[in-house]
Parts: sequence; structure tokens; C-alpha cells
Amino acid sequence: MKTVVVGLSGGVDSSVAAYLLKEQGYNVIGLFMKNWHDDSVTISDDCPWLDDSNDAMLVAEKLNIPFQTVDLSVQYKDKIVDYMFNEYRNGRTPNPDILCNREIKFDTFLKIAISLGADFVATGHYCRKDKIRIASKSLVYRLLSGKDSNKDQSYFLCQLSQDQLSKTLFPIGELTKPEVRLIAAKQNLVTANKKDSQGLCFIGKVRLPDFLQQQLEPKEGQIIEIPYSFKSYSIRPPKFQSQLEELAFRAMKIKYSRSNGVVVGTHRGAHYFTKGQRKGLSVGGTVEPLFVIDTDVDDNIIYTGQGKNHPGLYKSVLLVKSSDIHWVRPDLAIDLGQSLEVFARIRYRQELESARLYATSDGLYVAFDLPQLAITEGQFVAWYLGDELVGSGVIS
RNA sequence: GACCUGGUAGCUCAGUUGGUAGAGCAUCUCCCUUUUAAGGAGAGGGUCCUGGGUUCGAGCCCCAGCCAGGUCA
Repeated sequence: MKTVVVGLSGGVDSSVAAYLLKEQGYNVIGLFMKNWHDDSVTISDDCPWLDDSNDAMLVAEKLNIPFQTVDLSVQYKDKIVDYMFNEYRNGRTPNPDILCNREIKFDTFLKIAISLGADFVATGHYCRKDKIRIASKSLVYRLLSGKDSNKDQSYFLCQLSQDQLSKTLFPIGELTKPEVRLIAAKQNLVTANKKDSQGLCFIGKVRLPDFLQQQLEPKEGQIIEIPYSFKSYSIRPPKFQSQLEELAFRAMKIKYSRSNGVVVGTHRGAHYFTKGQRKGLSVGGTVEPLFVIDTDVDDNIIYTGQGKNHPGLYKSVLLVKSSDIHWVRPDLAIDLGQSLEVFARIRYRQELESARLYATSDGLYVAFDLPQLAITEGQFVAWYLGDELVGSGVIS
């Protein structure tokens, strides 16, 4: 009998995952991760993780499986929280939850599970996995989107490796959220009607600027509005000598300076803001809302544009540095000079957009058919072939 | 100095022949969402520059003053 350690989070999804594994005849162990205990920065519930761990325990009891708690807060701080602060400090926008999966749930946690004698770890993610045989012998794992397209969480797992996938189970990937809730209700699991968790995984809902202020000092600076008529928006593309040159040109960031626009207000720190952001600028008096089109943390300036159609908000080509290219399917990786037609998204829950990958000496260019709103440095682009997530990378 | 125009929600402004005020943006709340955003719904918010006057009644009319911008000497 195979042993599986389930990461019980105290939510419905992992509860049902554990139940299903039990039904399937696995030897199931429930393990709760405590990764954060500073409640001072979270909104709402006074002490969410205590409730969660309690619920996880009740579920384990109900399913009659062994239950343990591990405290990974040191690792979580090292690998996730510090990374977050660093990225924001540098004016980039990190995705902590993708890192959390790569570094904590499917690394540190996975190793603990293995040390407990597990063959697999399982989570309540809405995604699927299967394996195929290629080239006659080698076995390859595929990361597939969840059947519930509304809840699909494959994006958050875009940095997993073959090795990690090989030891992972996603028991609820074939189900929809309503089905999961129904099963939980039928089994009388305490988490059946629990609200879906939101916010940063393990930390919970936070007001980002408040959270970041723990380490990033407020610093007053100017908000500049860039007009539609800004000259860089109407530059005619030169004659390109090569495709690489054209990609580089189209992926190029527009460089703004103070004199390109007018001062419309002040902010309390450019590092608290991200591209595409509308709320929180506190600048009124415009016909249409202002959106952040760029932040400059060196000069502490936020550049904005008015209206959802502002040219500064859109770009159709982005670059992933060579060192940041990750293939969930290394066997499908393209070689220098090659390209690949894919579907891609640059943030969670975004529709898949058709795009083409180009492997070049600069790195991997992702060229979308349509201009994308707020392509943001530090975020992950994930590319799919059909419903399979085959690779991802950090936007440079 | 004279004349002109304007001073209405946090901001930009609209307010018809006088009957105690509105829109966009901003803000807040909720919804959506295991990143950051975006998106959806709702709410709060006004001594209508000040002081007089006319009128049953003035943001709208009259007078004076203050402030801002402009024009002319």
C-alpha cells in the first residue's frame, strides 16, 4: 500500500483530497504546515492559522488518519518573505505563491513527507497530472489544468519540475468546486462550507502597502501623468535586420523621465505600486482613471496614464532571461533559433492568449498575438500546449 | 489702477426662465480572487468664497469685500 502525505490546510479542497485518497486505498497521513504566525499584518480574523490547524485536525480525526503539524516558518521567511521584500524593493512585483509551491510545499514539505515514509505528497490544488511514455522508454509527467476552468490553479504550479511532479498527487483535479463542496458535505467534514481562502498563501489577506512597510520605508515622491501624445508611443519601427532585432525592439521598455509628463500628485513610495494598478493613487480630477504604467524606485517616481486604453499600458512581447526559463517538460524545450506556438498567461485567472515563443541568445521571447495589459517584471509567464502547462519563466 | 472671467463635494467641473444641488475622478465597503493587478456592485461626502440686500423663497438677481486667472492702460 502506497503512503501519501496530504497537506491539510484547513480548507475544503485539501480535506476532500485526503478523503478521496483514503477511498482510493492509500495509506494517508495529514500534515498541517504552519508557515506564518505574525497576525499583526493580516486583515480580518484575529488568528486564522489556529482555526485552520484546528479544522485540519478535525478533518483528520473524522477520516481517521494520523495528523501532524510542522512549523516551516523559518524556511518560509527565508525563501518567500525575504524574496518578496527584495523584489518589491527593486521595483518588481513578485509572485510569492508560485515560489511557495516550488520551494515550500513541493520541496521542504515534500522532503519531510518522504522522510516520514511517504511515496507521494498530495494537495488540494485544482489541477491534474498524468504520465506518458516518450521515445519508447522514458516516463514523462504532465501538469494539466484543473477540470474546473474557473478554479484552475495550474498556473501556481508552473515552476514545478519533473522530479517534483513524479511524487505529487492532485486528487481533486478532475472535480469542480461545487462537486468538492458536495463531497465534503456528504462526508460531514467541518470544512464543507468554509469560505475559500484568499490572499497570500499562509499569510492571508493583507494590505500590501502596510505589509511592505515592515521593511520598506515610506518615501514621498511624485506621480507623473504621461500624455497619449508622448513621442515614444508613435515611434515608427525601423527596418529590422533580423527577427531577433525586431523582438528586442518590441520587448523594449519605454524609458520615462520627469519631463515627459506633468506632476499630478504625490505618493508614499514607488515600491508599493505595480504596473496596471489603479487603486491607491489618490489622484482625482481626471476624466478617466489613472493607471500606473511604470514605477521608478531609483528616482522614486510613479508614471501614470489616463484611461484603460493608454498606450503605456500595453505591450505584446516580453523576455524571459535564459537563466529564468523553466520547462516543466524539458523534453519539449526548444533550441536556440526555434520557435513554438503556445497559449500563455501572465497572471492567475487570466484567459489563455495565443502567443509564440522564440528561443534566442537574449533569452526566451514570448510574443503575444494581441497586446497585453500591464506586463509586469517579476511576474510569471506560463505557457501551455492545449491543457498542459509545459513551461514558465519570470518576466524580466 | 480700470475692466473681464471665475470662486459649487478631496480633485476637475455641470447646474436650465430664482424653489435649499449633480457627474466623472478620488476615497471607503462589499463581491470576485490562494500573487500583484484588473473587473463588478454599493456607500459616504457639500457653511454652493464672505457679508449684506431684493424675494414667500437665491448656488443662481443686486451691492460690497476677499481670493484666483486674464485683458487694457
